Amino acid sequence: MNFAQLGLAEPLVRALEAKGYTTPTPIQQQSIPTLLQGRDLLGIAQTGTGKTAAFVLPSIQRMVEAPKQIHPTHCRMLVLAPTRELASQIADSARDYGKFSKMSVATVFGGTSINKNRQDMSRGVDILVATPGRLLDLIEQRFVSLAMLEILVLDEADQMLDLGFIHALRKIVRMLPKQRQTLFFSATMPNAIRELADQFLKDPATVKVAPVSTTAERVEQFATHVNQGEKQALLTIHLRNPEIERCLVFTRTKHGADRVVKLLGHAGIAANAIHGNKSQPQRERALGEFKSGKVKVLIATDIAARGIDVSGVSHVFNFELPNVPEQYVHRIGRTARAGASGVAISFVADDEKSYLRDIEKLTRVKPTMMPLPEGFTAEAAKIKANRPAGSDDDRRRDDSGRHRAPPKATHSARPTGQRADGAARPAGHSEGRGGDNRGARPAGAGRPGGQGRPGGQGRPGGNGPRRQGAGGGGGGDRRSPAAG
DNA sequence: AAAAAAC
Repeated sequence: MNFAQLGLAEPLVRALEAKGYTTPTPIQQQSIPTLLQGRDLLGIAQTGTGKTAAFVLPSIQRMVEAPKQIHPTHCRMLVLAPTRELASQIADSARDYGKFSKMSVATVFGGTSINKNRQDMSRGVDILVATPGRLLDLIEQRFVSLAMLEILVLDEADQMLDLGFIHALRKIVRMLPKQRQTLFFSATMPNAIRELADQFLKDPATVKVAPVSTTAERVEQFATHVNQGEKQALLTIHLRNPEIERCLVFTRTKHGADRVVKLLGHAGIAANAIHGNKSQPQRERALGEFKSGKVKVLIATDIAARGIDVSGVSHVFNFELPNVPEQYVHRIGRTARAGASGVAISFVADDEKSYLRDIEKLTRVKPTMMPLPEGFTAEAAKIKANRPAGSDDDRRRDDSGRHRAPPKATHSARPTGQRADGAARPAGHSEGRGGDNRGARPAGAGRPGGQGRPGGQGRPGGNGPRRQGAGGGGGGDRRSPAAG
């Protein structure tokens, strides 16, 4: 099966080949023929499944096949995304895929010059990618009109709802022609999303790939119990692992992300933070340096949990666990992309143990418990000594903190390991899956110590996409009440 | 409860 067989025209196939794509992913196989017919689509899929190409390619083709004069400030296709980074990424892809089809693409979101947006839209474009707030702003100022729109795409619809975009969405949809094609993508399908889809879509085809929990199966997952105050020491040790190509470290709060950056800086480890309180230039710089490899550690809030598509993220650290278990799946889905392997390591403080249980319930994978690595006590003591009691940041910094002994004693504790024995992988990872594990095994993983044996792992087959609700296993979107 | 998003 190739892209031409799905019905895509030569300029699109050529653009795909230029990117090295020859085989459609499952969501592309299922969506492209349907969308080429002009049908509405309800897609249940997360990023990393090839979703963007699945809706951009057929949309471009339909626009090319039915050429229309574009009026100033108008667009033919609108893609709405929940974060600026995602909007930017989608626009880049659209430009790429449309480069031999003469597609014009504009992107608008907050934190950037509104005059530039106005200029970009002055003659109208084929494809507009936007976040809701800035788009509404531009519409109110008459710099954008949606009156001639042909195709609407809502990406990450469940996150849009979570973020309180519902009012803005309704407002935008009210301005659109009734006669249009509507595409709706969501990683999950809670009732609120289904109702919204019922209102926005007409007789949609439904496409479902990679239910939310399957990403978790491709990632080697580990967890360590550690005091909240000693997580920094643990992270510092892990980050000395030379096998880390690029890593994302997730924190629960924006302030927490900044604090980790600062503390790592004291330990001589370069890192950037990305979160919603950073200016747009700061956000772009952080992401740019991460992508280019200049800074290989990116500390992020859940702003980066979804959609951020950076190749070569070998490790994801949950410095703090998310309290919404689905968010964990999105986070660890930043690694093991495009068939690569990946490692996720969660730091679990006492008050986070219940979150871990919820996550295990959702993913049906129990992370392998790792003991604190060798050298941890020394590292924690060193950090504590350099940090006067009562201050948890750089409030005072005496010069005794400036020189630090080289970490000679800790090399044996590096979370590396050459996969000496192949043991201690979280069960449920079937061995036969290409065998392409890079041995990126974290500290202590080789000795699960008898405990931590994954329970409830006996899922037959292990790997194929699991149908929710089909096996009566209590999956689905039902959130079970906290046990105990 | 915190996250992102318009100035």
